[in-house]
Amino acid sequence: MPTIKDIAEMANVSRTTVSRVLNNSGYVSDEVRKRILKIIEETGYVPSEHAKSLRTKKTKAIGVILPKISTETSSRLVSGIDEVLAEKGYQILLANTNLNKEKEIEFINLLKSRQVDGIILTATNINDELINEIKRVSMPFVVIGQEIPGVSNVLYDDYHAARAIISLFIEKGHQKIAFIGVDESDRAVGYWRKKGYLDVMKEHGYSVEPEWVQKGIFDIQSGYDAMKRIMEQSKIRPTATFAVTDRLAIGAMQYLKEKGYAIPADMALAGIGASEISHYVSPSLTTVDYLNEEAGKAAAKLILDKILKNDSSIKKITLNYRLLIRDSV
Amino acid sequence: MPTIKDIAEMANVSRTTVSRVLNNSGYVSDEVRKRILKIIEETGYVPSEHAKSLRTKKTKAIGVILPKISTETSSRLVSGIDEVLAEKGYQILLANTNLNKEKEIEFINLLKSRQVDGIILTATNINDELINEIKRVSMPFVVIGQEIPGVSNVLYDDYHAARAIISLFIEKGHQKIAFIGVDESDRAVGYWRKKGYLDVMKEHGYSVEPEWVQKGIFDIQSGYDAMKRIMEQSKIRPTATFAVTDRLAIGAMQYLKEKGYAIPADMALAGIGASEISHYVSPSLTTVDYLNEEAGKAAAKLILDKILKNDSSIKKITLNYRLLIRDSV
DNA sequence: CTGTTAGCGCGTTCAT
DNA sequence: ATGAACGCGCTAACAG
Repeated sequence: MPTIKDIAEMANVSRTTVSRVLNNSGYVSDEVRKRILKIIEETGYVPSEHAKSLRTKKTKAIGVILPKISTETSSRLVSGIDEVLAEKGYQILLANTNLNKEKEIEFINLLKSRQVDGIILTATNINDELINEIKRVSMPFVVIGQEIPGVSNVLYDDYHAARAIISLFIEKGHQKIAFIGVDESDRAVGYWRKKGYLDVMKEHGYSVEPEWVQKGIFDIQSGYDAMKRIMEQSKIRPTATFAVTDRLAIGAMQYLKEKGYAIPADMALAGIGASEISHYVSPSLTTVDYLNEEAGKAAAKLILDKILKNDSSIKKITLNYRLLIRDSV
Repeated sequence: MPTIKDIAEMANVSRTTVSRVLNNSGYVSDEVRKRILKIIEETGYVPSEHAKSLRTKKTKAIGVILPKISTETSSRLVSGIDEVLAEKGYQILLANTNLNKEKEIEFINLLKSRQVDGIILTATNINDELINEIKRVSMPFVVIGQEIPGVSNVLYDDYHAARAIISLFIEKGHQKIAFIGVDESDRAVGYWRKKGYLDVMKEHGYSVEPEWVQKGIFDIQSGYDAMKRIMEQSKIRPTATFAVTDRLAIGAMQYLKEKGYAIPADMALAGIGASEISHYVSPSLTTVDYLNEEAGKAAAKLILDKILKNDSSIKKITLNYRLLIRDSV
């Protein structure tokens, strides 16, 4: 790999001059410029970003920490982030925690050591250690999906989305509504979506049997298992079920179809996420579209504002959602 | 951000000593080590990877160029790559071409300027410019999905996978088989999968009507459109259709269901990709699982071998596939 | 066991 | 219009 020094020597000029044509700064005669450009072309010389970063303190790279790479949510998010970032010549440095909470902190430091210009974290939980770490890094930081104090957040409206679904069920005449959730350490998905469910039920004066409230993890199988428990254990059988993610809902649907229950006649069903698959199962699944790409774009814009405009304000952006009413209700 | 110099001053030692405790190299008294570590802890100091890279010529980062971020194939691939890379402390620097061929070359240079230790490219086409560019970069390079001469490749067995599907159709008694493909500039998906189809048809002496061979792009809608053309234009109506991707097949399925055709009675259907959705449509779609995660892992291992073991050999790895026979045939 | 020195590749004054 | 000299933060001989 040639360096600026090599190019300078080959062109019989100083490194400074080469640097000038590289950055279009200062004066340099046309003749010399042509000569230098030609040599750069021939050698395939590319200036080292590291050396540059060392001087300029800028890397044009943004660290993106994800809980899981291969999910639709993540890939849409990254796609949105990349779209906005690429426009300004920024790149993504990826970090995948695989749902391991300690890794979130580890990666924040790793990205810091790589001198990224900013970090976007898709959080799955909130804990003090994490909050402290974020405060310590003192660099542009945006959190997606969880409301963490002291930093800019891009949030989904989990509470109201959940309320919207339960309200829809009630509109359709349901009163006995079951719930498949996840652990509440995930405030957004676990806590707020559940609260939306419970609040609406309470406001309407509908009781919630303990067997109706089940918990799974983030996969299809656990949705299946949860629905099985609901159907087998409930003394009063519910007529509708709200699963906090599409995957859980799809799993629940599998169980119901397998056992010969009609959807939505015997059991109405809804999820959240607007996964592609939700569209193509039969019956098609009622769900909420969180517009992940928009979230990614919003986060990227936020971080670019912080970097480019030196905007250090703390913003909370709550995104819109779209209720997609389909055949499962 | 404190530097090694700051830490050294605070600890009343030289930068070298700090560097030693940082890298566990050379001797340093326990007392001094403790003192330094304490200060590092307190200040939240993290050494700059850029400065380090500048010296060591290593970045522990691998550039990954993708044609599109938010597809199942990509995310599985990245997931597999990351799994292997993370184990060795390497990170992914992401570059998304959005199917823009010129960007492939642009990104190769960009990644080069970032001094990544290697590049993994998921190629969608083969052209001389690209081949030349890859040869020029002279750094560990692995291409996934297309057979590019002169570099290590991880390949899917497109030809035989296509053959397997057509053979399956024929086994089930089909003789009039249609085809939905993509442009042949994509050698792997466009050319080889088509060749597999044509060859098997020819070997069995079955004719292929021109209307049976349609072309789409990579989305569901174009699968729908292609199937529409097949059904509306064919003088002799086929009884089975092979679409080169699941998305095309799903689109085709949509059309058939909409028009009231029974699957597989009126028309059998198969795709390639083993997308999650293929499992949950009804009828479930027969498809080929390309084990993208394995491909990602294989590519990552190849590149790590090149980097860590200085292995400069050119390898071609052709992956296995699994035929998933489901209800659509 | 610890410090001094040099240099990685680049951008940036400041001279000329 | 061009170059010399310096320093970004770090590691790696080499001395002691």
